[in-house]
Amino acid sequence: MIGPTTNQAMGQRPPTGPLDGMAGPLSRRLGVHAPLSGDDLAALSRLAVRETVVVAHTDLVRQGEPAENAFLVVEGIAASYVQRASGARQILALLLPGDLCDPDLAHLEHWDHGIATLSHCRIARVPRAALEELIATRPAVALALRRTKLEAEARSRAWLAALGIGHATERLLRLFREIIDRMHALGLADRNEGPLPLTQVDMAECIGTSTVHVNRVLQELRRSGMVELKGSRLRLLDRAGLDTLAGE
Amino acid sequence: MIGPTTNQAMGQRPPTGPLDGMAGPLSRRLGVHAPLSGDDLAALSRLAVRETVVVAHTDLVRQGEPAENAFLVVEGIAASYVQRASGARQILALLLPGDLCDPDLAHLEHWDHGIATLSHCRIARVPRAALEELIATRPAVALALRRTKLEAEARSRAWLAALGIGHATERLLRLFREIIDRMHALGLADRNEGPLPLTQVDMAECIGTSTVHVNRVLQELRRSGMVELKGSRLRLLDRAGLDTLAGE
DNA sequence: ACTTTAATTTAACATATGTTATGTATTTGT
DNA sequence: ACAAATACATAACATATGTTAAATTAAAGT
Repeated sequence: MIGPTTNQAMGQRPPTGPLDGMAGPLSRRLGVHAPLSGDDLAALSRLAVRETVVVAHTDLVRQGEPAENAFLVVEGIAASYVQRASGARQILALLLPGDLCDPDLAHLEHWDHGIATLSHCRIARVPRAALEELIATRPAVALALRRTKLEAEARSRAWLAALGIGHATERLLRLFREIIDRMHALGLADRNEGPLPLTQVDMAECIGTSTVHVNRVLQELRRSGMVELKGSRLRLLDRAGLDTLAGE
Repeated sequence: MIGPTTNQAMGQRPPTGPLDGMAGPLSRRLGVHAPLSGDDLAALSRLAVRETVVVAHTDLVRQGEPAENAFLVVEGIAASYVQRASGARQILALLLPGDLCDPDLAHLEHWDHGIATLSHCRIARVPRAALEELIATRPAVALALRRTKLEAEARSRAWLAALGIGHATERLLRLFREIIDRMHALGLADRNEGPLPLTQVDMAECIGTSTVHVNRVLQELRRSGMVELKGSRLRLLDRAGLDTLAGE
């Protein structure tokens, strides 16, 4: 590893030009759910502004703050989370490239959850007004956004069920599978191998256990030849076995 | 307890006339979130059809079935849930009187979760077409529905976080508090006392533990004078202590 | 009223996971 | 290249929760 930046976590993309990639992940993602016209795409490309680089484990919005604008993950992995006064955190959902942190929140006076980067990220802002205008004037975009949201809700249900039903091993495997699968769908990972720029603390906060236990489970998964994880690169070595262990 | 029917679980309502209460809970609920005109209310009252009485623990929709119409809980408590092949269940959310099981599901080909009654219920059907027409033609109703959904999503986040972070005692207390508070908001319970027509199996599936453990925790809560629970009637005896134990 | 079924309670024991602590590897910054 | 900070690994022990099973109580159906 040689480069001066730490982007290896997120993989292959070289330093980018001024506008490259800003609207890319968003329109690529939305385009999956509804056919978008050239005008739609152009409007989307103007939506995200003020792209910045944010280091890992930085809050974008803290719980309790007023809701102002939405965030778009251009590169890296971010997450929404809930935090208790005790300091304990639970991650609610992962935000991957092209994901918009919940845009429907306009009606809440204050955020009941926070948004933070997990890895190094490139983050763009999406002004609420612009987003709502786009929804009002471009039906195809509105439809794509709705379907994207339905997908996120389905993931959220599965996430909640796994927390309630499964053991830590199952939950960790589900987490790995979700990240690889979603990254693969974005063209950012192979089918069974990809970047995993999370710390074990992050994983623990995803699956609702302690760091120590994440490590324990991970060692066992390595020993049994289920996964390989070195330097934020993950390989799933036995997909069939994984799907069995992780439940349907 | 004398009456021939077992409706005491849900409390005070005597046998009802033909249309009484059908639209009641729905419009009462929606009216909290946006001002509704007389026309709005009239349209809402025509929305729910085919009201039926359903005994406890009956599936309304099973996972994997095609999505046809939405359900409105008129009386009683229902729930959405996920079920594994192993038989293990996790309840995702409670549906109380006036709650509509997620109406946005029209776009999913198949339900990724089921809906079942927990207590005896009165359930009405809501045809998707009618619902969508109402949303398209009545902005106030559409707004109220959106806000109601935002509220449900916030509850879902809190539910997920509790599963990941809290111990069983905390989760059970949160469950009790949620039911009493929501019932109270509907005028169906006092501030600290109300119906709790769930079995301990239901509670276990809500908070993600075993039945035996629910019973253990419940006994301890009774011994410490935190709650009283007899014959599906719940009293919270120490609200301040509860709020401490349950976390913010 | 009676029978059957479902729900609750409790015990004894097995196990998954939490906690605290300490040492080692990796990164990161300079 | 070095120092400082993070992240990872592992151990020993405490505890919350799962499991199985059996006895008791309450509810539902006829």
